[in-house]
Amino acid sequence: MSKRYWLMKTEPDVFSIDDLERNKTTLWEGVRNYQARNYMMKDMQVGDEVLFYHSNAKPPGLAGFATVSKLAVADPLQFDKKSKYYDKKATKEKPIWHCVEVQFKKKFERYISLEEIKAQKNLASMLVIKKGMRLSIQPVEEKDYKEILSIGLRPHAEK
DNA sequence: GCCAACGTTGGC
DNA sequence: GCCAACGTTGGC
Repeated sequence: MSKRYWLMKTEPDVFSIDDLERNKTTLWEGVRNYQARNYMMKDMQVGDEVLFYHSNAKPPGLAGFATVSKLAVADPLQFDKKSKYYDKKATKEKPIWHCVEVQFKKKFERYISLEEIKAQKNLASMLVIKKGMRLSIQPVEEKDYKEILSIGLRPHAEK
């Protein structure tokens, strides 16, 4: 299967691009939405590339990029009674929630705010700018991914 | 903190 | 299987 591109949202107060840079990899735990889960379970392949989105941030936007480093496994938090992501319907034999492992690639030279994405005509098809789009994991078109990277990796001086 | 836009739950 | 009530997301 050819490589796919994704956007994954996280609240930087909880887990930011700097946390990912420090940890190198992370299990993308805590997704409790079936559509987002299905993307991780069924569609994500090792090597797929991921835009790292800071939601509930000031301002919200894209902070860097990463890659899928492991296929989906059962999300351990669904078995953890103390976790807010605990799910009493899940069992080890029949886990409900799955998550991939994501590996840090690079923090953008230039943070790309949501406002800036909205202003770019050639990024108009990106799902993240659509009104009411709450899905925390979204597919991204290759052309949009490449465009975002070229903006994000451009040195400040070239502005 | 507000609230629109969704997703989920549960009564019927 | 409908749909009202409720919960959550996330920009503003």
